[in-house]
Amino acid sequence: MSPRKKVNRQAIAEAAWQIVEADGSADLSMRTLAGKLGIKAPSLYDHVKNRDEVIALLQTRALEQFGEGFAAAGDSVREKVLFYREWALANPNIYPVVFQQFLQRELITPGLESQVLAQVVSAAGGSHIQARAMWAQLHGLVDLQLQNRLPADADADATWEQVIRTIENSQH
Amino acid sequence: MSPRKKVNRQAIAEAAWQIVEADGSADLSMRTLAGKLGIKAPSLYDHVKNRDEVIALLQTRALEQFGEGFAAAGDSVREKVLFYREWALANPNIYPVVFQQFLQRELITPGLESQVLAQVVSAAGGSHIQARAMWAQLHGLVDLQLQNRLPADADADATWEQVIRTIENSQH
DNA sequence: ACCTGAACACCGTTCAAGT
DNA sequence: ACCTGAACACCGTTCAAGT
Repeated sequence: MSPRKKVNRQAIAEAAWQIVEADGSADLSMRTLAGKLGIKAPSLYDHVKNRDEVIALLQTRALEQFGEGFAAAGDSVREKVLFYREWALANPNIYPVVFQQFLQRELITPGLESQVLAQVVSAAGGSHIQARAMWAQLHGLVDLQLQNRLPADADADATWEQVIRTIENSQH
Repeated sequence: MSPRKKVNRQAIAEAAWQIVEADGSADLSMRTLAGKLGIKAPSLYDHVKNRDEVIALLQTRALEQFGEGFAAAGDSVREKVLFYREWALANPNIYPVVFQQFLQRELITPGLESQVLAQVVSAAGGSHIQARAMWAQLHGLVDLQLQNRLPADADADATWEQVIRTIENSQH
């Protein structure tokens, strides 16, 4: 429970990531986070301004990791879409923290958000409007799936195929 | 602050709706809710099992209101989509409570969810898969907009038009 | 610089007690 | 049946105090 290695912003980000990944962001309290690091909650404030900054650390990490993977995925729309789906479903507790909470824009690495956005635009064929429409569809489907909102008998694969087809068709 | 009319489940739902609408669901505490009704927090538990049940009351109300409006909107895809957009943006604090939180399925009115779903399927032309793809797109775009995730210069109208065109095209 | 215990104003919820 | 005050185990955060 208390490895007590070196407590710094990186260690805090790592511990917070593990807690969220395992139990969801609701279970990320300053006390449990401190406990995982082997210190008491008030000590966290020597490294970090407040809980929002911890969230911002997670958002930065997640945007970086997602951005790298998205860039490394194949060039076709299908491959980009499938990567988006896989990353989101592989990180079901992290996903909402990056893509559904208010982005702490003044706290995350400058340029990181627009860099990821540019990749989405490029994947959508260069049109900003098509990029937003595509992103909305991917984000919406992921969210409905994570929140268990699709009917129990929903064929997820078929719906994703439909989404891919829709996007491909809208590009020419 | 304390009208003290009749405290029952309906009055609780009404007061909770007002609080969420005005300040967001994070500000809906059992204490503020009780205060608005002119009683103390523990008294709420004579009418309601817990906070989750209050959320369920809101989800029921919202599903009913949304469902009625969606049904009453015109028959074309365009009209359905525009209603969805308007309802969501007119109820920015209620929307996430119904469409982004876990649905308390055992607490909301039975059949209500599937009734609304059926309307979406019908609006999408009868195909379940197309309905899910359409819903994902509407939900995703609303969420990105509510969370301020679209670039500052984003032309929202144009993106919605793109979404409408995409859906129309995918139906034949 | 980094950590601590104690404290503050908040939570949801329980419970004994009143009417 | 409906309401209350007091209490419990939680929050985020501050602060004086230690090293």
